[in-house]
Order: sequence, then structure tokens, then C-alpha cells
Amino acid sequence: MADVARLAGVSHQTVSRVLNGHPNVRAETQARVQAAIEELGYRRNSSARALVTRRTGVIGVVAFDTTHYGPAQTLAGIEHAARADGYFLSVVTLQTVTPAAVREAMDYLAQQSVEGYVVIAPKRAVVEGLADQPAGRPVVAVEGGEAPDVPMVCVDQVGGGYLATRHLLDLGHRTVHHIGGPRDWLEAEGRIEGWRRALEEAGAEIPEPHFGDWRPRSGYDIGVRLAADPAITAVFVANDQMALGTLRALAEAGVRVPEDVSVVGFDDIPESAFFTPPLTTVAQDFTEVGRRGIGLLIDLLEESGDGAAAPPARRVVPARLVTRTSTAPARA
Amino acid sequence: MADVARLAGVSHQTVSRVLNGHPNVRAETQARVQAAIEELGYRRNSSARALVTRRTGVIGVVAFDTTHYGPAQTLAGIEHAARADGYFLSVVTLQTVTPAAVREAMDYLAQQSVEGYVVIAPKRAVVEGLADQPAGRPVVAVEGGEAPDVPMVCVDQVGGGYLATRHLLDLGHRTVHHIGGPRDWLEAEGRIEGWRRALEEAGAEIPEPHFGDWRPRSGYDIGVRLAADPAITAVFVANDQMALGTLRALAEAGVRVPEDVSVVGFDDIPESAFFTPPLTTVAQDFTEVGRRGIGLLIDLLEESGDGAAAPPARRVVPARLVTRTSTAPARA
DNA sequence: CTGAAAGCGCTTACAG
DNA sequence: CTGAAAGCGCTTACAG
Repeated sequence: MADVARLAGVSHQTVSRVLNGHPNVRAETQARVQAAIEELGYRRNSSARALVTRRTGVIGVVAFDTTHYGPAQTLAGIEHAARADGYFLSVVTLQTVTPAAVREAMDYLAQQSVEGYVVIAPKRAVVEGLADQPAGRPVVAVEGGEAPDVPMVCVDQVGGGYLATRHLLDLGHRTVHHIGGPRDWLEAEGRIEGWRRALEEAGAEIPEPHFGDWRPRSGYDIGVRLAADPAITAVFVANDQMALGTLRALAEAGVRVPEDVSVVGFDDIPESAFFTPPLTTVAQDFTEVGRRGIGLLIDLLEESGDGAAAPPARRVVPARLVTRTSTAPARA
Repeated sequence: MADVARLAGVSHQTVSRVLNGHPNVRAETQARVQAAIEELGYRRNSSARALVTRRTGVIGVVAFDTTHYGPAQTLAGIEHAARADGYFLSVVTLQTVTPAAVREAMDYLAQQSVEGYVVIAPKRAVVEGLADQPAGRPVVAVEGGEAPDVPMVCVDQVGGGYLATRHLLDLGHRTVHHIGGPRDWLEAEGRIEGWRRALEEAGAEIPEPHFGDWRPRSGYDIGVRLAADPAITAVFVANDQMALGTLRALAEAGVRVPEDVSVVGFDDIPESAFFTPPLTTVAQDFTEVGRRGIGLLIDLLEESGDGAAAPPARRVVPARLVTRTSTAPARA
């Protein structure tokens, strides 16, 4: 900066003013400074700046092992939104998901003086890790169902589960079986609640749900058992990967989809349109979740007016049913 | 730090020594300082530290839209490796993949004073963007095939393509058809080269390859055409998602896999074991790629001895064939 | 509209 | 083994 000032024949002070777009600089001076900056390829030292402004412009993100489609997409959404607003993203990916690991990750990020956190928190353990954070930096959770204290943005899982189940009931199925995700996932919980609500509302029998681990294998194993019960005509599976396994188990057992059994998934991963048969499923707008999560955090950071920030309504992103050919009317 | 020094009854200088693990501190003094740090919940200001040490400990990562399995996994691998070595990761995800976008992303990261870059560069355009970087910070590319100047770590794509094709030839197929990825992807190029090499080596006819866009739909569209040709008995598809589409097209056309046609994919995504039928494919160790990429960059940053850093051999991670039931011996 | 001064919170030689 | 001094490169009041 000293070099730039010298070349432009001004004080380093004025260079700073130009850099920060302060109004009180003569146009001609500004041009000269700009030229000097270009010529020298000068780049402001971010550490020095952060030291004095007490702002690093860095948002810490605690992400998940990204083999899961949802968390991976959410991370991308968060990144785009943050960059659009001029923030940097420092990411830690959780390997083991325990409250301690979450705290450790946040602690690690704190070393880098992040201004706030976005935590992808679809599991209960993550939300618990959030609970007893040393106050100070704002935290926004994303994909986390109902969290007591932490501001949260998520897709309407209950609504999505309801949508899927309602779709099957509307096709004339007497009831709908469910293959849920792991019970410590808040998303799994939301989806099962939506399923139950739709059944209750329709006065349908509520069969005992089964629980998988999100992976195709578990959907397959449960599917093998479901295939053995000829009374079953409709299954709502809590994610597309498990639904894939279920489809495979049904096919192997000679159960036709959708003629004998209708199947609905959840997530709308890129592959699901090409399953055998193409899967009816529930799509989530992860990009929007990321955008709102970052928006909420930035509101908190910049305390735009009232402390209430975004109204709760803006924090729930609706789910959307995508109808393909794995579902059909129940046989009479 | 001043507060800590006061509480411990030493100079802030000594506090710094304790923080940095300098040897020349009396054990008793150190304990007192530690206690003071704990009591005050003191945390060193990273900006001040970076300002004087000229090291931010931040590695910039230019990643890809993470809907692709490979890049997503690689990112996770990079993150784990970086954290294990005490580095922070600042990530930019590319939306449009052009040389200009790559430069822009690196420029953005430069604002944050990253010490070096790991760039996920499976497309030619990314490698081009890397070419004319203003020197200064070291760059390591990952997943990028052959790059002229930039140090590179990648899975042996040629070897993988060879493995897949060889497997089919070994099963007695006279030749192997190929559905390649987009031609501007270096990985697609490597796989096709391995395919061609295996065919040449076996003296087999080399059919005209087809090219998809990695997505299931394109594998489907090409599969529809392949299904119409009864002479075809073996297909090597450049990724699992397209292979999924191909399987679907074959099934719809009444072509049985593997009885009529054998299919091999590439990537070993979590779903592929549950395709119809379970897919024989080529697995890549992305974690290892991430680890070596970070290792290489850190070598560069810390200039451990000679400038040669890791020997080229260490930079190529072997691919591995995973045999499932989508492949079978050719009919006599 | 522009400059001289002070200070952000650290680390790095330099003394002792 | 420990402290007093200088300085990293910025921004923020304060003058003028």
C-alpha cells in the first residue's frame, strides 16, 4: 500500500479511502490511485484489514460427509449464496457425527476467527452439539427440523412426507407402508410424521414402520420382507437410495412396480428418473435452503434492524412431489 | 493476550511463547499462563498472527458443482487431509466451468490470502484456466489427467478404462462398445484411451464410440440405439450414472443384462450395487486423491528439501475393478 | 478533499 | 528463562 501511495503521489491513507470506496476523494486522485494499483498488481492484505476492522468476512460451515445427496447439495447452495454476498466459506466436514465432534469442528473454525456459522444439522446429535456453544458468534442451522434455540432453515419434511403419502392414498391405496431413515435423523423423523399425519387424516390403518440407514442395502433388506406380504400395495420410502434397494428386492421377488406395489421415494436424486421403474419422489430445493440459511446468518451478523431477523415462514422451504411411473392406482 | 499476561503475571511476550510451544519457558510459568488462558477463555487472534507471520494457514479450493459423485468425494478427501495437517480450507464452487471462471475463483480466494490452491480440474477448461495464473502461490490440480505445468494428483483413468475393457474381453467378448463422457473432460479422455488400448492390444475391432454428458438420460438415449444392434454383446460406459440409463434402455428393449449384453460402469457410486442388475464398475479412491493432493501442496508450501516434492509415481492412484452381475461370459 | 498519528494483537529479533 | 522494543499493513478518528 505504501508503494501504491508513493507511485500515485498520495498518502497511504488516501489509497485506503479509494479501496473502500469512500466518497470524499477527488475523481482525478482516485483515477491515479487506481492506475497505481493496477500497475503494481497491488492486493490489500486481508489479515491487516481484519485485524483493525475486527471482521474477517469468513463464515464457518460445518458440513457432513457428502456421500449423502442432500447435505452435498446444501453445501453447494450455501457456498453460492455466501460468495454472492462477498463472504468466504471455511468448511469442516464431519466424519463422525457426535455432539463432541460438532463442538470440535466449531472450535477449529473459531481459531480462524469466523464471524458466524452455518451448520448442516440433519441429525439430532448435531443439534445437541449446537446447544451448549459458548455464545458470541451467531449460528444458523440448516436441514435440522425443529431446534429449540438455534435459528433454522429447512425443507418442510413433514409436508413432504404428507405429500408422498397423500399421493398414494389418492391413488386408492388403503394404506401406505413406510421405510424410514435412521431414527436419529431429524429429517427421517419429519418424513415419518408427515406419513402418519396423512394416514390419520384419511382414517387409514397405520402399519408398523421399518427403519433403514439411508443406504440402498437397507432398503433392499426391508424390501425383501415387504415383498413377502401380498397385502401391501403401497410403500413410501424415506429416501431415493433406499427406494432403489426396495425396487430391486421387489423385482427379485417377482412383485411388479407399479402394478402390484406403488413406491414413492424422497430427494429426487439425479438417478431416480432412471430407476426401474422411474421413481415418483419428493424433491427438495437445496439451493434455496442454502440461500436462506446464509441470508439469515448475514442478517444476524449485520443485525439489520430488529433482532427478529427473517420471519419464521421464510425459513421453511416447501417440498414438491415429482410424479413418475413407480406409482399407479390400486387394483380394485 | 494482554489480559492473560496480566493475570499470569508475565509479559505478553511470554504468553506468545507458551502459545507457540517455544522450549525456553519454565514449566511453572507455563502452567500459570495455561491456567490464565483457560480461565479467560482466551483465543489467539488469527488475523494479528497472520499479519506478522505472513501465513494464514488457509488453502483455497476450487471445487465443482458437487452433483457429480467424484468431485464431491474428492472435496471431502481434501478437507479431511487439510484439517489433519492443521490447515483451513476456503472453498469456491464453480457454477460455470470456463477458464475465466477458474481465474475469477482463484482471484476471489486470493483476496483472502490463501497460501496455495488445490483445484479440482477434471475438465480441460479448468486446466486452461490454471495455465496463465500469476505466479506466486503454489497450485496443485487434482483429477485432471495430464497437465503440462501444474503438479497433479489423479486416479489412473487410463488404467481404469483398460481394466474395464480387459475384463469384458477376458469374458470372451469379441469387442467392447464404449459410451464416453463429454469430450472436454480429461477423465473421459483417459477412460476412452484405456478402452482403446485394451482393444488394440487384443487385436479387437474398435467400434465408433458414443458420447454422453455423464447424466443417466444420455446413457439411456445411446442405450436405445445400442439395443437395436444385436451384434453388440459388451458395453463399457464411462460412468455409473450413464450406465444406469443404459441398463434401463436395454431392459425396455427386452435386451437382457448380462445374458445378452454385459455392461461395465465407472465410479462405483453407492447406488450401483443396487442397479438392475448390480453393476460391475471401476472404483476410484477419492480419499486418497485428496490426501495426496493436500500432501503435495503442503510439500510445496513448506518446501521440504528439494523442489521435486513427491515423485510422480505417488501422484497416480490406481483404479480398481469391482465385479458384480452386469457382466457375464459371451455366448459361444 | 487530503494527510499525520495512533492502534488493532500478535511475533520476531535483541538484550539481559 | 524472561522482558522492552519494533513492526507486520491496514483503518479510524482527528485535523486542516
